[in-house]
Amino acid sequence: MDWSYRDGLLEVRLEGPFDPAQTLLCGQCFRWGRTPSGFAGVVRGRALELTVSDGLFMLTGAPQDEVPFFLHYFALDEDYEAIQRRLCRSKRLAACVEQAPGIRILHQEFFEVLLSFIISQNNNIPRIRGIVERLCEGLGEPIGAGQYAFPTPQAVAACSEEELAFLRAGWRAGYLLDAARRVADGRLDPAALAKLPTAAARAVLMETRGVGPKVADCVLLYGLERAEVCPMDVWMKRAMARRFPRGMPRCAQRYAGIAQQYIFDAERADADRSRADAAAVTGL
DNA sequence: GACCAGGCGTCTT
DNA sequence: AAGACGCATGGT
Repeated sequence: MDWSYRDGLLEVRLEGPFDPAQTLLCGQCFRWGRTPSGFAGVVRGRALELTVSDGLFMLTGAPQDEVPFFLHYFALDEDYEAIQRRLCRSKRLAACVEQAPGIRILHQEFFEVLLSFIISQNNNIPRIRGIVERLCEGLGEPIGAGQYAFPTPQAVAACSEEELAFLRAGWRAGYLLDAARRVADGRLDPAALAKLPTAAARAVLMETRGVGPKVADCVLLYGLERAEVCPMDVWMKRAMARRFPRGMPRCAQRYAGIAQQYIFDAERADADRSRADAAAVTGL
């Protein structure tokens, strides 16, 4: 991989697909947003700005000694053409890839993924983002320019449930507290989970209140690098079963489940389009 | 003002 | 094992 670092700017000559809007606004992460010139987000306590132009990936805010971490975060150290070829062996995933060919699965930090996807349950993306933002502002370390790191497990675990009321997360507050306390005291340890087979890791994750199969799969995929757990596959089946309990109509063949839901969310975030516009995208 | 949102826990059958 | 329901909050 071809990259250079100079004056705080990391430049990478992109190989293979990478679309920052599809990747950062699709709902796999909740702390990235658009700026006039590109995208801004906070990752691992670093305020980052990203622009992609003409196949050149340009990132500011990453210290030089953390370049390998951030290359991996953005999955730029992976052969995505090969990954997509593998995904396309499944017909449904091929449809996902076709609908959102520029998505890369980010390699995010475990605790942030865990709490973010607990927050996500029975919730919508704008509000998820709001709750995550309040969580960071309220309990994360300030990193300058009015921005905050994602809080540590200890910072969350030290709160009472009442003290988390400012999140306005509703009944999820207790779940967040249980999760944070488990991570803080070592009952839930990403290093230990990494050594377990995926099914065993999932079972451990689901011991915490508010972590069911969906949240666990998202944590495995987004926070523990278990690419064989692919919500783009598993959850699509359920979404389709819900939407089409009596079998899929022909028009739904274009409906590529989660990947198109990614598109749906990206479209909404981009252009504030109406539900009807999104329906046109998904064919529903 | 309804309806619903990338679930989950709990209580029924 | 599978279905029904409530859950707190706010976006649309």
